[in-house]
Amino acid sequence: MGKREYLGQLELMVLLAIARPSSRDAYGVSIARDIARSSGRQVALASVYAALERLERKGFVISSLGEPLVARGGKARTYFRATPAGIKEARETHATLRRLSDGLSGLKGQPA
Amino acid sequence: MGKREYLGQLELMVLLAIARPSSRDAYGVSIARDIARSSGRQVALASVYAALERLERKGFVISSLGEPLVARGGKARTYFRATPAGIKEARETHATLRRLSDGLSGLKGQPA
DNA sequence: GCTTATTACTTCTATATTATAGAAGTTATG
DNA sequence: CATAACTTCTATAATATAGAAGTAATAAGC
Repeated sequence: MGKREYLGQLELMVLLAIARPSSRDAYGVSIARDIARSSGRQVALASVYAALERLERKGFVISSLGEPLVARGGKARTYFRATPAGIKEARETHATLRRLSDGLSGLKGQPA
Repeated sequence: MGKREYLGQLELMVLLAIARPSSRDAYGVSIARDIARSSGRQVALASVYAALERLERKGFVISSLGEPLVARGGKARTYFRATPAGIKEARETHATLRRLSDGLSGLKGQPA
């Protein structure tokens, strides 16, 4: 079995945010918003763009330029979609985490 | 709400491996084995020890020296347990990922 | 009709944090 | 000495951060 690395935490979140079926027309800012909403924490936009670049280099997402938008001075946005390999990767990581968290929900954590 | 960072990917896996109820007497090597088994990928021992240090610094795990072991020349192992804060953190990260992966399992990924 | 602002992103620079490989260290036996 | 079963160290690479800067068409102000 070849040597593969684990996706970084933010890379995984970005990939999930793109791969989920409820995600349409994902782009940098919308992805960051998605993650902030799901996690309750802020994420630096620069981090999201950096993660997107890495994910694309690895073949897990693919980008395409949209149409010019009046809303942003005729500039087009860059949209992202997950590739089949990306969805596979996300699912595998997810499965790994699920395996590692067996019974976690039954445990008592710190209150509040 | 203070500014909090996301746990690294390996930190999360290490924390989960320690926090899960089926984990008894977790220590560096056993944690690495656990992760390798759950993920199907190798993880560098040095990475696990580094992650453990960080998790302890952050108050998510706590270490204690076991008893001298004949099996390893009278040296004791260092065992780790998750703190309540650690369990809380693991649960939160887990919940975030679950929220981000809504419907992911229904998607088609790359075959094989 | 020209600046200057505004909008909604995207990119850049510099730095900090996390993860890696591979070698070295430890301590009582064999 | 060599071995066993970890643990630590060194050096480097990959990932993530903050905050500033860049971009292109309209909108505002004079």
